[in-house]
Amino acid sequence: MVLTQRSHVRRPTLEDVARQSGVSKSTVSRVINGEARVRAEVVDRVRRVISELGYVPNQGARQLVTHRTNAVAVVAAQPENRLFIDPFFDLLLRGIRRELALHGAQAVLLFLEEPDDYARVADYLGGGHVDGAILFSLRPGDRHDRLAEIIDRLGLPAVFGGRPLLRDGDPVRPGQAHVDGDNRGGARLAVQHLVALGRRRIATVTGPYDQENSAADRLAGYRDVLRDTGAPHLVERADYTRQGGADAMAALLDRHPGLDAVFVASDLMASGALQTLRERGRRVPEDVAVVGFDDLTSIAETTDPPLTTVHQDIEEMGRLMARLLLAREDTPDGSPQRTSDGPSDGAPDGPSVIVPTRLVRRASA
Amino acid sequence: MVLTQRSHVRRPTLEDVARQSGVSKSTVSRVINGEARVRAEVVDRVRRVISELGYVPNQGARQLVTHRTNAVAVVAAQPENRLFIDPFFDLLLRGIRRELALHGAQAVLLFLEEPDDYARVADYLGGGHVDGAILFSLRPGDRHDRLAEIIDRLGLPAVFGGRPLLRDGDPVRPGQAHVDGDNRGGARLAVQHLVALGRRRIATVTGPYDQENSAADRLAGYRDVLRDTGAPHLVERADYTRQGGADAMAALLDRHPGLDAVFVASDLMASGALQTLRERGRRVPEDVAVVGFDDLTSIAETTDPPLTTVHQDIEEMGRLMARLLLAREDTPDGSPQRTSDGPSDGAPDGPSVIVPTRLVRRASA
DNA sequence: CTGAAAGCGCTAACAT
DNA sequence: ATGTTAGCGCTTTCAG
Repeated sequence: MVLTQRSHVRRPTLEDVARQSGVSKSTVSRVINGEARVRAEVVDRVRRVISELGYVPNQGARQLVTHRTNAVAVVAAQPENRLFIDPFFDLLLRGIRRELALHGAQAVLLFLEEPDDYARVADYLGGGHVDGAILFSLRPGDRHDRLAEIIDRLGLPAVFGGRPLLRDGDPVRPGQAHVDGDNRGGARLAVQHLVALGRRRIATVTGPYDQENSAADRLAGYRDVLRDTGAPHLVERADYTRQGGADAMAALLDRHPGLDAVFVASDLMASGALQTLRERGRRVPEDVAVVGFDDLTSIAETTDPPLTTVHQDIEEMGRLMARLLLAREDTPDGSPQRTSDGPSDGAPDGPSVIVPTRLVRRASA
Repeated sequence: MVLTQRSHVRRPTLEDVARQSGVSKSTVSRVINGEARVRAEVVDRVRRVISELGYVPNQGARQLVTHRTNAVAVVAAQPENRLFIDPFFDLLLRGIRRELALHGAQAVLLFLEEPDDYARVADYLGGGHVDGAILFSLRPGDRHDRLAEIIDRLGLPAVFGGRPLLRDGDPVRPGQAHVDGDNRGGARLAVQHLVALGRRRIATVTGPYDQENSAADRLAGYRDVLRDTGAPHLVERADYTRQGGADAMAALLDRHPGLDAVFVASDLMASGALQTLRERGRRVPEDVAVVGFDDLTSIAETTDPPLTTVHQDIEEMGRLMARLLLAREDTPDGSPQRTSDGPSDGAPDGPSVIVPTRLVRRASA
């Protein structure tokens, strides 16, 4: 049996290229980094040698001196299976990737799933692999992990997705950038529409508002509008799943048989609610008008009837997060850099962007 | 207005830790890397200083000397929106991540979407950011990109997902590792089950078998079984979508009203086929028995009737890919390291694993 | 068990 | 326009 040859394939270095093309390392470095002050003829020669040798710059060496990597981490806490199957996340990520690509930066995606992952990801972020990080779905406790410590102490530029949900005892970190959809404003849009339709008994199915910011904000938007009308508040809490939406709708119908409209805080839950309504013999929108939230077309366009819902430009949210991060990289001390003010939320201080929403009318309301 | 202070937050270095703890850099390095030959007392002191200072090793510097990063890239070509919403990919990735985590390696996910992405990802892979790569969904043309060149020339350990689909003129690269599900064997299982049920006119709805290996292999499995029975081959090609499955089923019914069973090459298509069957008044399984492929429980358990289908252990496939890669990293010259032989496919040479399948009986056949 | 010194591959002054 | 030099932060002989 032949012994495995363990010789590492020696990769060509700057020095190899320099020797081969008869110039100095500096010159090669210059052509690689596109500096002007090199003769065209030399540029050609060096380029040729580079491709002959299959030379690729060692980013570790480069980072060591420039302190840059041109890579940005996108970190997502992945609660069970959910995140990946989520079209929302798909779009968000696409926006982030595209915007980063525009600036020549590579997005690298990391997942947080098991407890051990936190330390490893923290070391990764702290190890200089990336110039900054965009973080999602971090539950309150998450931020107190090594992760938050690393980001804070190392001054790693970071942007958070979603409004930070603070609880008692949480340190307020005012410089923290974040971007979020206008959940509260969007909910208002939805409920105002229902009011304008002449509906008087408007219920709502919410997400888990003690865990999710988005759920709390959407509920707040519902209350904003109804507070003024003096209408009763008919709220049922669910869990952002289809089945949860169906069950909540059933509970609502039992408690308030006379309701004539419902704002359901996500399209997925709304599709469940629609099913319950159908089973109970309620016509939509004649008997009960329904408005969803998210505008996931794969759902909203295929329900029966098609769903009127609140749209957010998710890809744009992603782009914004990337832009915010890029801006932060230039001011790593986290000095104030307010980009825009949220139209509605009482958000914590710090550079932040709230992305507006709009209502998409289909047939359900 | 206060001027933005652009001072980079100076990160503590090995040297800082050494000075603070009154030992040499070597010693600090030793405690970090868990070497035995350091006094316990010193270890403690150094550890304390490390956490006080919030020191995190610079991986760039480390990589420069060790040639290791403890990171593995997972590269996925993302054709339009599809991949991300795919539960299959979700599971696969989970397997990869978990196996890598077991070995202390960080999985970093990169996407290939637009043409420009290839060069950037190639530079990333070639730049020493990772110890190896696991690549998916690369269509034939993809492999001839910079990407394949980088991997080949730099001898970057790599494992491919799915059997490489070679076309005329493609260079054969025998050393290439790959792992795939046993598509052909699984299809055989499905069709044999139908035969055992006493069905005589067994049709099939296939995936795009001129583009997808999996589709071609599943069709081959169907033919394998039917060749022996002398039964007619009733095949209709579709595109792995639900609607495609529904349409193909309709076409099949038009052409062969007497068919009494159908093997549909994916659960998603099968759910479409089931709908067509229902609309046409065919009872399942009494009139037409249906078998799917994939065993995506979110689909197979919720169809009416629940779907009998071919199961693959997707997470295990992911783990296998990771293990194969880890094995390759020790033999970067790509020397033969056959781990297992495919039970059925005429796969190209190289270390490869074909993951077995099994039939899951529910109600549709 | 610990320290000194060399060097990984690159960029950034500083010369020329 | 190009070359020389000095590190960046780490691991790794080699001494002691």
